Amino acid sequence: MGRWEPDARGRLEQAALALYGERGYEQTTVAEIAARAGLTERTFFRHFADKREVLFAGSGALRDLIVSTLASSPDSAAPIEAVATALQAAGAVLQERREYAQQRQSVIAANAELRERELIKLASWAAALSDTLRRRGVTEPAASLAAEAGIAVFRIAFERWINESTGNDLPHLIRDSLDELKAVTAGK
Amino acid sequence: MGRWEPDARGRLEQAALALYGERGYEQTTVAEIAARAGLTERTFFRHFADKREVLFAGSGALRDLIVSTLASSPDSAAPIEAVATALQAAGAVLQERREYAQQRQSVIAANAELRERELIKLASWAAALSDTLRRRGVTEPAASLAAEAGIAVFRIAFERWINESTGNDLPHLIRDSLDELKAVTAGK
DNA sequence: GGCTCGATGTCAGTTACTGTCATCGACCGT
DNA sequence: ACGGTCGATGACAGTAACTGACATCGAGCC
Repeated sequence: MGRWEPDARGRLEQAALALYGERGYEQTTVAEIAARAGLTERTFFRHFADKREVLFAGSGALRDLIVSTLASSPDSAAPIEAVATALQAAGAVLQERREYAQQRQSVIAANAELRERELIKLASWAAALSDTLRRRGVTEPAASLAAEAGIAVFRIAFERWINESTGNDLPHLIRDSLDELKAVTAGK
Repeated sequence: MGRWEPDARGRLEQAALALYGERGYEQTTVAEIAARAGLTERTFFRHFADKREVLFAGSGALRDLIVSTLASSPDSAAPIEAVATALQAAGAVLQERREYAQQRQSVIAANAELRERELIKLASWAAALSDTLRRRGVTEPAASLAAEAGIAVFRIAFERWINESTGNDLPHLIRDSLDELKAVTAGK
């Protein structure tokens, strides 16, 4: 693999996921990732801000999808419903790559620093959702609460989706979790 | 300040908060913190796992308070109500140190790494709440959802408490946020 | 065929963090 | 009072993440 092979960024992502899975995140050096991708350490840091970010490259695109889905939802929909629908759109994308998602999640779950990064990515989704709701006329604190509650629903649905062997549909699990949240907050 | 002055840990915490506030988190080195506390860099890392953790020493005690409050709540209380009450107990403690909380929060808000650490601390609160609920007979996913929803409520109430100059009572703001969440999830 | 420009390589430097061993000083028993 | 023990600290070397500065390559363009 020479200096000018295509898709350097993609090669780095693949190499990182493979090495993190084989020997663990902490036991992998950035130099090793770069070497497997046929590049140097310095080039790794030109593509990714730090050693963790290489696992979260797709997060921005999913956030954009969520925001545009929410932005195009009917005005008549209640905020929490619109948020859930937007998150289901992201869920549908993940559904198409379940094996990859599981491999990636097992790496993340094994390391606290990676879990931190995942949390801040989800927090940025919540902030984007809240912004979009506010642009649609939802006032605070309802906008933030709907966004945060939606992310909580997504988080729990995602966890079930990853751990269950039954292969339930992630969008369906999101729907079910929202219904559960409604039951929990309604007082039983 | 000699080698055996008392409360080395507390001195490190004070020095770190002061320096992070004066010149920013990234512009402060651990060696500088240790020097201000009359200690060495190596000793800093014996008291705190990393450069961020020095700001989160109190998190564990608050988590314990939340858990014990939840564990001693009446069985008749609905899970989300018991969770909110437990978080109000933490809120009452913070209320007593509003100025310190504001200073600390302004440092955290200014740096992404510190925000990550804060998110994982809140996630550990959620996990502890969920565990405690399950021990009291609440089944999944209701336990996780009540815990995560409670943390979302706390997060938003805390943010308002920090930013509002009116000095509203944090426990009250938590109560109000919970009511708002109920309204949001009930469909308006 | 030379030029330009973005992507990569090279190299030196800083700093967070760790392992190891030496040292200090409070406490304890005699 | 004296020596021994032990936890807390210091000293020092080392690894690896991350950055800045400058050189180099190769694709496209005129």
